[in-house]
Amino acid sequence: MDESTPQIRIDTWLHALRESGYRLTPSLRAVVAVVAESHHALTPMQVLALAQAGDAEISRATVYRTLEKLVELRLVQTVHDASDCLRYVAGDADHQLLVICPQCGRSDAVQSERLMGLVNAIAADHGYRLKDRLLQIFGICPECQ
Amino acid sequence: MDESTPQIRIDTWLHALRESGYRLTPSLRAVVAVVAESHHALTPMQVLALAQAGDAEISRATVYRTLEKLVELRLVQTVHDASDCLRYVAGDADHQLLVICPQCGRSDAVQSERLMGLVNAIAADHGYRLKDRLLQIFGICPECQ
DNA sequence: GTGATTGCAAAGCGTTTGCACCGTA
DNA sequence: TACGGTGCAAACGCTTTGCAATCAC
Repeated sequence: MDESTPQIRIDTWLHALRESGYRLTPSLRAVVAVVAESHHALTPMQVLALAQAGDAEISRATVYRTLEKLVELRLVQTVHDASDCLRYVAGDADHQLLVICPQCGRSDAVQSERLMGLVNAIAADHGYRLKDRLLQIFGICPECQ
Repeated sequence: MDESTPQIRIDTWLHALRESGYRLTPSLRAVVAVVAESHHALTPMQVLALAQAGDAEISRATVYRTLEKLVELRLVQTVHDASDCLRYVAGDADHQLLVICPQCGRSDAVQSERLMGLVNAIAADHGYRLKDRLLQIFGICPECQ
């Protein structure tokens, strides 16, 4: 997350969106303002509520479609609740980095003291009391290459 | 992921489940067999299909309920597709570790060359061609403590 | 025997889609 | 003016739930 002021970030995002050929509509601006200014991970429904609270007239569908654009441009990233699950695989998330092949679904769980130590240190540095980890990387496995 | 044989892992899991007071029903055994033997991240529906293919008579609801138990006992962990999203937050997932407070939703994006280097090295060691990263840790933030 | 577990089917809920209208460029 | 974007509402699909029947212990 960069350290620019909210307004500068908003302008940067709008500029990037226009550069990519998107039209700067009021709905889009509203979503950008909400997400760019927030220091919180927001659900689409929360974005909708905040945008509407800020006077904007906007629909659910547009929120989803706009968030998609922001992700596409890498201005925004998605956060995954540890409790939310799409797939299940043997292993204990608290002590492993999971390497997953998005093509075939194969997964390898990797134990790495160094990695865990590093992650713990980062959390401590920022004053967070660590609860859960979600360390997963996605790559094409040897067989699918 | 431990290196034991499938059968031993199945027995270990069943033992742990019984220890926790769960009854070892045919449906539960079927789910355990499928997930413990697989080296793939499976969706609940895939688990269902595989269990049914293996002769078991089992319903969707039971698959969900059984997977919950396995996660609770930390025998299984959930995998999150990079494309699936619950919340959105400013930042670029490819270069950051996200620290999130599950209580208030606050998030801090951390850049760490060492962490990224370590992750890249691990992927390479295992023969994976890295595509996406999902490095997120959850901890109570200073203000919520 | 008895209380946990299951199957079924309905309900739930966030997300996606189709389409006519609107507004940016 | 043209066509990308929007709102609405219906459709969708995975997940959850209620309840009676079942079965592990």
